[in-house]
Amino acid sequence: MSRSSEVPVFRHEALAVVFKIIRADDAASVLSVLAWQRARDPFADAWALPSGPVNEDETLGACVARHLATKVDLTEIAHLEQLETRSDPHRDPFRRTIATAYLGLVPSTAEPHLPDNAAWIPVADLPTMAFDHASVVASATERLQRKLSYSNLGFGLAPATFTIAQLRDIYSAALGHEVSATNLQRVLQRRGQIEATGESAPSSGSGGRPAALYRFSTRALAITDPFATFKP
Amino acid sequence: MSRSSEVPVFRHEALAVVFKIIRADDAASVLSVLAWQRARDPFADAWALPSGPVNEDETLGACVARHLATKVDLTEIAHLEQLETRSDPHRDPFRRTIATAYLGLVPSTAEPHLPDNAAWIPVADLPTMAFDHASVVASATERLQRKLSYSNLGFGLAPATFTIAQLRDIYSAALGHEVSATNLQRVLQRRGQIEATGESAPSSGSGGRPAALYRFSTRALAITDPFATFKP
DNA sequence: GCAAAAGTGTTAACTGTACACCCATGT
DNA sequence: ACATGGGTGTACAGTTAACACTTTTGC
Repeated sequence: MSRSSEVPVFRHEALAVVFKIIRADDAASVLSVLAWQRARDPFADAWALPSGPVNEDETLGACVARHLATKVDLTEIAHLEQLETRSDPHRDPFRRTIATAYLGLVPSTAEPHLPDNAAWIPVADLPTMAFDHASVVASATERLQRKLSYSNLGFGLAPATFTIAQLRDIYSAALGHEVSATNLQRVLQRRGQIEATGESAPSSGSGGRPAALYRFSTRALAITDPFATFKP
Repeated sequence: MSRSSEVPVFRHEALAVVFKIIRADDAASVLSVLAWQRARDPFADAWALPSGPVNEDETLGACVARHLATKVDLTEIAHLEQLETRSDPHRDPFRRTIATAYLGLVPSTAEPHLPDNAAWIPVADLPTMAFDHASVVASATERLQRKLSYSNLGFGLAPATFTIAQLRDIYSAALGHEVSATNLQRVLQRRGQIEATGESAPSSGSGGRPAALYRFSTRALAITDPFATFKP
């Protein structure tokens, strides 16, 4: 067995792709990702995902949560899951670093106080990003969009209670295309993902029937459509 | 910025869950995983997945391929994809090691020469396994089963050409339940995954209509059933 | 009453499962 | 001819998309 001194060791960091649906000025909602602008090389002025080194006695998952809490004051994370690990020897031009990316979701109602150099950036038009972060965001987006289709992952982006119209805007922003409120309600209700609270949303002011409020039955990941073809 | 000496570094290894469908004596096929029996502590005598440290200038994916090729003489890998990264500080009782697991598939016809202490072990009844390897195998199995349902991943387990009955046995072993040959053929053909070669399999000797030979149209991963609910 | 927004009913297309039936070969 | 295994036709059930229609509110 090799002596420990012979075995190479690596810097290892955790990387967070945190999504949140942001309401733009024109009342359209947009899928956005948390990023901060780098001050120095490498990739000075480029935008980067929140990240940080793993401690000696800490899980990668704990590491992500810790860095998000301390560096961008983000504690209202509804869901966090591991995405993938990037290991290209030259992804960091200064020093080799292996990075494990996580996917995090923040409800659209949360308004964490961000430091000055951090912001929510629309995924649709990302600025120049540091390292391989642009492709990590792409991976995360794909994962989110798939998982919205076969699981109850919407709970991570939605407020505690919501109208179907609000939920439609959230799904529409996350998926990047129009979603029918009618069918959204029917599908999610049949799958048992959402249930009516019995209350109604306050009047919108401009007339129209008041909307019923719904909630997600479970605010933890559940695969509601296992999609097992060739079932027994 | 912290000086490099302040940043903790870690041993990092790649871990392979390599699956192959093995034909048991009673003509039943069984999903099996490649493992080897440890000689020394920790976990002496327990079975372990193939693994090994990452080199200084090597990708994790390359590392898996290299270890499989050199240590168990396995080069006929039809598919290899990253699974997940395990980072529990105490998963290795001797020294902290972060491990990134990969899922590999070997066609049922391949017969690589394994070293004496390595073997194909039926996933259905695993022996005592070292480290967290049992749960990694469980993860990999789940991933395989799901992915067989919505992608053409079967190509990784199937020979270059095969009859529908052979393919049914493969799917049946991998999924762990009976699969109807009739419906398997129809579904895979409708999705464009498989196509007839035009040739027939040699007679089985016991009579019966000779089976047509099929092949996978593409031997690279393709999502054939994207399963996007809420489509545009 | 009328406009606006929410929610329901109905239909059509598609997909997968089950099962009966026909086809090609060896003995 | 007949047994044996391979392949096809057809019917049924479940799911989703599309769209017309009804309900409930503010003005």
